[in-house]
Amino acid sequence: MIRLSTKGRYGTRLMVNLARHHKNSNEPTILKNVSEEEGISIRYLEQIIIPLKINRLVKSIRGAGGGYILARKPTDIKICDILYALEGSCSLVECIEDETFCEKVKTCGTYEIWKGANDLLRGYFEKMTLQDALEICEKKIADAKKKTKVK
Amino acid sequence: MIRLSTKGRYGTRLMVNLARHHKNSNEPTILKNVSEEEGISIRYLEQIIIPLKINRLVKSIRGAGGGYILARKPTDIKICDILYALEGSCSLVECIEDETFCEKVKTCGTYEIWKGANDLLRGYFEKMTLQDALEICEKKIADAKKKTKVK
DNA sequence: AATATTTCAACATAAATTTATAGGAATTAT
DNA sequence: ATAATTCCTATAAATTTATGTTGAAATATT
Repeated sequence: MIRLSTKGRYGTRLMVNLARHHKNSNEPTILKNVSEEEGISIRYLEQIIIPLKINRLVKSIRGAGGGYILARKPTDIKICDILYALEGSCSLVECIEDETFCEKVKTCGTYEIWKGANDLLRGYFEKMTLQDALEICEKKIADAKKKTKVK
Repeated sequence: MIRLSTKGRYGTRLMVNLARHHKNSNEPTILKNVSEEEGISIRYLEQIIIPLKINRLVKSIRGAGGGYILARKPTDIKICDILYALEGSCSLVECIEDETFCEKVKTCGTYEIWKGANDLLRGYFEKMTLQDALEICEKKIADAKKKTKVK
């Protein structure tokens, strides 16, 4: 499948969640809350957030009253950064980032197909920031609320 | 990872390979040859070609002198058809084709991100046919030959 | 027509990777 | 001290990737 792994999906949701909390308060967000809101187990979130921390997209604060905060402003975090941190790549197929991955690259009848698709995707994820995602998300929720009010 | 599975990758290579043989002769292509040319085990190719047959992208001819042929002209086979046959979908994330996959779709902060990426990809794979892939491939090999001649 | 050969077909299983859960240690605030 | 929280390691479950074994069908050869 052309598929985004759960790491990539959950990790991005985690980041959007942090961004939303961040907007409302400066206190660190605890994974317990993210877990409840997103329906993803704490244990799994703990694993997923490690590469985000290593790649300095979030900062952790240990101990009671601790949690996680974004390391930079949402405008300065690209979705591509998140995916790269989580996957070690932002590519559709490995041969594009790692020429040694497949010896047939030079004659492969499909390399250019994937390359084209990959460039499309990369452009898309390079342009989109966490702030953009946040705005799309807030708008969506606002619209949903409006709808229920009308009822 | 945003990743195309081996099924999708190998299956597409298989189809391009059939298309190339098809051009040079009308005889069925045997998986043994595809296996050697593409460096993919026959056993695995056998598994991969099943959904391609079920979805009527290839036809099988049993017995001595048998093999596989394309069921339609390369101009009439879209890359999207191939991926769809192999993956049961052409989507980046499952929630886009199956709304029941995740109950959070309505409030998910990342759904629109994936939807946008998915539409890009789908458009790309819808437009590209096996014939296009074949031409890219032939050109590439011709260029490679020219290069070695100059040497 | 009988036989051998070639090829696909089907089922089983092994290996690797991804996805997810569990338990407890380390750190900090109260 | 105690409670809250991240951090670390282990491991279980599910899925994807890949190989092996045997059988069935069609064809070529005798």
